[in-house]
Amino acid sequence: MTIVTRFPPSPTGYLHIGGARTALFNWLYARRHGGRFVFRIEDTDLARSTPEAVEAIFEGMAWLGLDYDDGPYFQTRRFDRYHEAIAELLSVDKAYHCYCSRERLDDLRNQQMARKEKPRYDGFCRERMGSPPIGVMPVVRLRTPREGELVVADRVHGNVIFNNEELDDLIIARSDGTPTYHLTVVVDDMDMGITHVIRGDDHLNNTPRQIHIMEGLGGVRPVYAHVPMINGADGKKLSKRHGAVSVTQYRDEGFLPEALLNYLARLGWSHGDEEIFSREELIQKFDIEHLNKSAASFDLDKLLWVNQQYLQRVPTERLVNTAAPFFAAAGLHAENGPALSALLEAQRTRAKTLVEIVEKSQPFFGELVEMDSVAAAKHLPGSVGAVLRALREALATVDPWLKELLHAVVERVAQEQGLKLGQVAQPLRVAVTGSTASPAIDVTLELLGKKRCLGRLDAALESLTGLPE
RNA sequence: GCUCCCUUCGUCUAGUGGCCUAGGACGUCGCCCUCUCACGGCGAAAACAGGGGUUCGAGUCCCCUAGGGAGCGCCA
Repeated sequence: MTIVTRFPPSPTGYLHIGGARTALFNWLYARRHGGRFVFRIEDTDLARSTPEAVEAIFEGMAWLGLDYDDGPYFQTRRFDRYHEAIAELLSVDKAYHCYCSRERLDDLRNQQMARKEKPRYDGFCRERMGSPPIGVMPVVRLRTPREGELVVADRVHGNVIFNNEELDDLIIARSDGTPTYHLTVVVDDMDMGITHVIRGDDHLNNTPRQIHIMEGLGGVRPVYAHVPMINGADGKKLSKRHGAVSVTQYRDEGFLPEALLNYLARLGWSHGDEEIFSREELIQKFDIEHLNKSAASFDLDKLLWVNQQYLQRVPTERLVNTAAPFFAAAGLHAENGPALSALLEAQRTRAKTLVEIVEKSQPFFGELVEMDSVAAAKHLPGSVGAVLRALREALATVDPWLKELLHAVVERVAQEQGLKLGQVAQPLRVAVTGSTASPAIDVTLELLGKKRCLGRLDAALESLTGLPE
């Protein structure tokens, strides 16, 4: 049997981090078993669905590299099929027309709440005989069994038992004839041959009702796996106030897609002690058995760490290609600075995101640097003039401008001045980059280039002039 | 309120009755490396929600309590 999974977002916003994770699990499962991954857009809520949101979801999926084999399907293009299913249910008496007014339904609900009962439809139209009220457009309700129980065999939660009396007769078609969510999902999953439904456990309570629809239609149940939700750091439902929740936001903040994927996979799933998984390893190792049952809190610190791991190990060429747009966006261009590949090689262990790499690379571009006044006060006192002058002089003769030679020069000057390497390197670093932190001094000098180094040294020397030694 | 789900270090998790004086990872702290910042290495503090059972033996099985979450829409 070919395994078929799906990802069915409703396009009411961006691709949410939680949605991305369920998409990932479904994608992984299909890939792992040589199955198919179906992409379906659930846009039946005309009021909230937008083309922009559809676009945003495509964008997020593409960035993450979650490709699909089938689709995208749009539910709004399948209304004929839904109407057919509704008619079928009606014809075999698994569904019926309900003429109850919204007012009656509201009253009913309020009364039940007042009595501390679970609000549900009382079945008023269930056995209605005779002619229907005139001028009322009815909804269609599913005729749910009133007794007995339904057990959902869930692959992560085990057997979950629901008493049918807890379920009421849900609406499957609105009074304007349009199908509702539960109906469309079931019809689609049947038509598209979905064998495994992996989704958030907020749907666990919906599952028995969907199974009833499915059985009314003569469908076979798929395997269900309800995965736990993702919460914010405070344990509450993940929302915007917790920071970025959309996938593209993480892209824009300088995360690598493989890092986000890796992090997301580890949220609710594990493979022993392993933390870092390539896409291929994930496909090879993902299984439903090791999905966790409890909700997880999103931890930005760990994501940052994972991203840093990827920043360190991604091939240089890919790092350059991915980082280039970030440099461009910051107005940093190769003609005013070092080659990106060399720069990135030096910075990749020093930052957790591409954005941070760019920030830290600022001093390598342009002629002048912004001098950190605290750093200058500490490392560029007047007394440092002699060292800087010696450095300036020695550096001027270096050719070719290579880090091996530069290292030798700095060391020699230190020795001549009777200073430790740090006492020379640090003032030099501040003079030339404006700050106390940068890659190794020889690498820093090489990346900066001779012209920039000498120019900045002169500027630093000049600012020292006049100060008492 | 009713129904369903969940509960191991601050966080992500390992654990499927003896291998658990509970392991790994992030974060935190300390040390080492070191020209700075990082990386890396070493080490420390830190958890089985509580209570009852079952069993020779329970983090692991059962029950109760507490806490958290979800569902109960002519939303998806």
